[in-house]
Amino acid sequence: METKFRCNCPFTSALDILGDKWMLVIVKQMLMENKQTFKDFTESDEGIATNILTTKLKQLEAFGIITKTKLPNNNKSNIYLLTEKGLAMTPIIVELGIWSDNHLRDFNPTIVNEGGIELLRRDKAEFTRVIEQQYREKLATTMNIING
Amino acid sequence: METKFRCNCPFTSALDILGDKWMLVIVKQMLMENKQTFKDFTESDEGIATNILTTKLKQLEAFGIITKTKLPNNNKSNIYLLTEKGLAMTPIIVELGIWSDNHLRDFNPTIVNEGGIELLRRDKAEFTRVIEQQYREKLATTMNIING
DNA sequence: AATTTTACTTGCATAATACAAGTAATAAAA
DNA sequence: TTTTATTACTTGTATTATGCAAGTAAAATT
Repeated sequence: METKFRCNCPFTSALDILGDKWMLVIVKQMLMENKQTFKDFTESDEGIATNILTTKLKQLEAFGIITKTKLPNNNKSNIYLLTEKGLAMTPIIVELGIWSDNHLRDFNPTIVNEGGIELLRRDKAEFTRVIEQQYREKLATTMNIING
Repeated sequence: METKFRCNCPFTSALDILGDKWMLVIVKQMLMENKQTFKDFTESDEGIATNILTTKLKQLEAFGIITKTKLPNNNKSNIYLLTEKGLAMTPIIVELGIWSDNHLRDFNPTIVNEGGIELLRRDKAEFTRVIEQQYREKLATTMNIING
């Protein structure tokens, strides 16, 4: 899989990978909504098409952002997990949420006022820490199941 | 201009506007490379197509992220400037750069090691402050010219 | 053994992006 | 004043990304 970068700028290079409709959304779903399986993703509020999900999961794996594995005694469902590289996107997603909270309610009045928004507003660093810690805890649980 | 949001999630809503190939790149070009005119943008390293640039500038203006004005005694060139809402994207772009610096060099070995990268690595908050201050100073200069 | 579930694949349609040439208004030069 | 150059697009067409809906194969469940 060959990615063409537009130039040598680090900011643009991130967007050459992440600047599409679904890459960061999928990472957010894994990080904050604990989606782990193909079925989980297809049942998200955002409603991604299955052919697109297939493609994006492959790309995320190819970039080392997620891993794909299976539970013992279950050869059907794939389990998708964030790598350290994927977890390192937490600050990007957090900043997108802050910007949206402050600047997008005019355009999308349905944006919620719950789900940790108060902590996000009060202490962005703590919000980031909590999100990552919660994900790591669930990751550890899943890894224990995978490894027996 | 009608934007369809996928759901009520703040993180996803930001990406409903910014999650494409060019929106954040254009903001980055204004913020960090002082691009202000249509011509400036077409001459950037990223090489955007002029029909796309037209469309994206209109969208950014419609969302209140940039403004479009002209210099006195110059009815030809448009001057595009970031609004507060646009400047508020600085942390998003900064986080993209940090992620890229730490995690994308494998995939894009051409990513530079200059242009403030040392400060970005050492002190992200200071880097953000400096970038915003530099933009505000140039903005003030341009506004003085516009207003006589 | 039959049925259900999960993870895709496929064919086709729509939307976003890109290329290259052209146009109109404005500024600059002759 | 006329001609030329510059700037900001527009247009026609092609390619790529995304989406819809139906279908398929493997694995699990009944």
